[in-house]
Amino acid sequence: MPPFDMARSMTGAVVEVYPCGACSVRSLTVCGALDDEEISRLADIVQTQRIEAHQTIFSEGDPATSVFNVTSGTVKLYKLLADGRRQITGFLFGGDFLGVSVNDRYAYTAETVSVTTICRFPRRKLDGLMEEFPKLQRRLLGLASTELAAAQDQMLLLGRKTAREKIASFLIMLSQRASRRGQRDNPVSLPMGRADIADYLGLTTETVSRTFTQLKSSGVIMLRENNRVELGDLTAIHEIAEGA
Amino acid sequence: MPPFDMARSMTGAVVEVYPCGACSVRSLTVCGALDDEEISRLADIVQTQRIEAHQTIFSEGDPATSVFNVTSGTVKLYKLLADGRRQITGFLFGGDFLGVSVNDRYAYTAETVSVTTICRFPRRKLDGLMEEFPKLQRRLLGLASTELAAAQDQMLLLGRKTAREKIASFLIMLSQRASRRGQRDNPVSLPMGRADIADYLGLTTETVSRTFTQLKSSGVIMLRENNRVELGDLTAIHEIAEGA
DNA sequence: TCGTTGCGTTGATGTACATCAAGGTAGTGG
DNA sequence: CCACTACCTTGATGTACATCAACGCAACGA
Repeated sequence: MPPFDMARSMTGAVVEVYPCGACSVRSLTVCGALDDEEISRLADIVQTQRIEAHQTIFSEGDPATSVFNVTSGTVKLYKLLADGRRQITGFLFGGDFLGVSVNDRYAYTAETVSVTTICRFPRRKLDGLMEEFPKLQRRLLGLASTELAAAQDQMLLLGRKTAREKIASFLIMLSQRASRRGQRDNPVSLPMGRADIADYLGLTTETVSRTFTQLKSSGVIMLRENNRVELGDLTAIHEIAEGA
Repeated sequence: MPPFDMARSMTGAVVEVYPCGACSVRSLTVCGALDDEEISRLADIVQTQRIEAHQTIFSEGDPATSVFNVTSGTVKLYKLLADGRRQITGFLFGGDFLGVSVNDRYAYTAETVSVTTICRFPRRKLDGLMEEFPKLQRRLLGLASTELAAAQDQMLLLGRKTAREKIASFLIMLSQRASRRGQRDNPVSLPMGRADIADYLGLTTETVSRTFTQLKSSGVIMLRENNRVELGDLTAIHEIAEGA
């Protein structure tokens, strides 16, 4: 399904693309907690935006005035060290939530990887709705718990896995998340470049590239056009990812 | 990596150490959200336990029947790979919360590092109280957000920092958390061994040891008895930690 | 059409940290 | 007091990945 291409606008302009009722990722995200009546209240405070690739949504340290929901496209979150070293802490796809902050400042920078549509909720107003609909809050707590578990998996990956294991884990993660969104899970699409993959896995672009070709040579994956990767031997890939 | 004993089980006896009203870390934790009246409701469902060092509180994959609050001592959380490689995803001290899970299974193993006291809340009953006291839920969401931010910092550390920067960051973290608990922040106490530090920072014990002696030689820290580290030049340590 | 640019791949070399190995030291129990 | 053990430190060597460098190739615009 080629979603939402009715949204033609300049970068970041506000466009009411479709009502929440027709949102294809609603069930996956925070909105899935609410019934139609309540969704309409949420719709009252939301702005839907289309954002071009490689645009910054917000930067680390900015006042956290909004929270967001990705409805389509890909977003990366990252943190920087003083000398420019970068760690991507997550990739977000349709249905993912971002912008929850601790001390009213964003803890990371969010940047689009491809053309993306997002729903923007003013933080203050969303807080109000959370007051009114406790199940909204509960839903957010659930999402936060899920993210926390993912973060711990990523720590295991970054601290203890080899390059080969990291790439295998990465492919599995992309495959599983695609299927959760109802997309094909096998030829996995890589919307991000090698540099982004490297900064997500704690590697360099060269090592990422070499590891892909090595996995290709071993026959467990095939590199297709349009940055797609076909997972040939899924069992083998899982074993590699788990260090077996 | 030397194998370690996973076969031990929790032997902590149930002990009602003191009432919640007198809890020294109450303001730091989930209980800080509630007034005395509400705390007494919480106290009704809580069990306080004293647990010896090096005991498993729960294991990855166990049914998540309880959530816990550390009131004193130190706990480590970790995940394992098939071949025994280990990543410690966090150290917990007085005031920290653990056991929130996604799919009713714990996502990691929790083990005491030193003698520890914890409050155990049956998950079902706590869920009931959350229903009743929405601010309890909000508090948990706040704690989860804070943890998430810490997890992202740790990803930056694991993926992009050098051994030297990792150790410096670790010392700063311990110092800041001690001060948050109202303890001295300068001679930092290290309740955990080198192996645990290594598995937390994605290093080996040898590298941890060498890096400590190197920082000592550079004059920025001093190693004291009882596994204490004095931070001599705090500015320098911060600069090292940030990669400046 | 052809230069230019950005990105991915591949090769040669370097290095930070791991691994392997051997003491040193403190706590414990006989 | 001394063996025993667990843990930490230090040294020698190895290696997975980084760094430095070159080149291929597709997209793009002049």
